[in-house]
Amino acid sequence: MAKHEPDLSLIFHALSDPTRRMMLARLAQGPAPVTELAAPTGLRLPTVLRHLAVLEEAGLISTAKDGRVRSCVIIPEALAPVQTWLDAQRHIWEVRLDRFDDYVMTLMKERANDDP
Amino acid sequence: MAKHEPDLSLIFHALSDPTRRMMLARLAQGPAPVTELAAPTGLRLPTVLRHLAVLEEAGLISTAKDGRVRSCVIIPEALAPVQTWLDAQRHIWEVRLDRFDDYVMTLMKERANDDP
DNA sequence: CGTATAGTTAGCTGTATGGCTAAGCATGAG
DNA sequence: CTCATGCTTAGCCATACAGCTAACTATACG
Repeated sequence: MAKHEPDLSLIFHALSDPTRRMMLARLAQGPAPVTELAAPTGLRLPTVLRHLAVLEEAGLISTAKDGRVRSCVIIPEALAPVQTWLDAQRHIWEVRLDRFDDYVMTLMKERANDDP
Repeated sequence: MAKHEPDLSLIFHALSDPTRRMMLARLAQGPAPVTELAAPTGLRLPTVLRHLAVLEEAGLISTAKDGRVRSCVIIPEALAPVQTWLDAQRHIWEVRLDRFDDYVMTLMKERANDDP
């Protein structure tokens, strides 16, 4: 029940594995049972289940059991924190670029004063 | 010289550590020597150096030694693959939403036909 | 009921990760 | 030259990770 709060470390770690990204890509097209997710990976079921657990702990997917089949669904909002972090990084970087512009401007002004 | 090709796994892994994200955030504001990056972390230098190595292998930063000081710089373009991946994910998801819309429409039409 | 199907759990293995200390090397200041 | 500074290398340790097999549970189906 506990809706894991978005933890960037968990999310990034979950995304750092090709197998998990593959699964996510598959799930982005619609829900799927565990076996279907396992098939293209060539991995054994227990391994796949652990990958799914990582994705679920990161809040990227949600799973529910219906009969003997566990169906997995992607949670698209879970990627929002990543986008937010990216935007923030970019923002800081742009500010830095602005500062650099200012710095260049200052240099030019000084040079203009030094050498009128 | 070898410009590491952007490997999502390496990048995501590099970003999955809070310490490394902290360093990146600091570097986003401008270049810094190793010791300055180490200070706020409370970690020992060798540890910090390994974090830097991870960031550098992921292509997120570049370092160069000037005298006895190694200066670290962020490489903002390195985050582009992440943004691209995010966009792609979102795109697939939106297509899926569209399909879902279609599905609902189909349902409604069928229902309309079943129960005129 | 009996059996095939779909997960699940337990537990093993080798490698990677993140932290440390200790000792080494190179450079700038005096 | 000498020494402090700033990084570097080597190597140790504990934990986490990704993979596996083997054995178990639980639900459908005939």
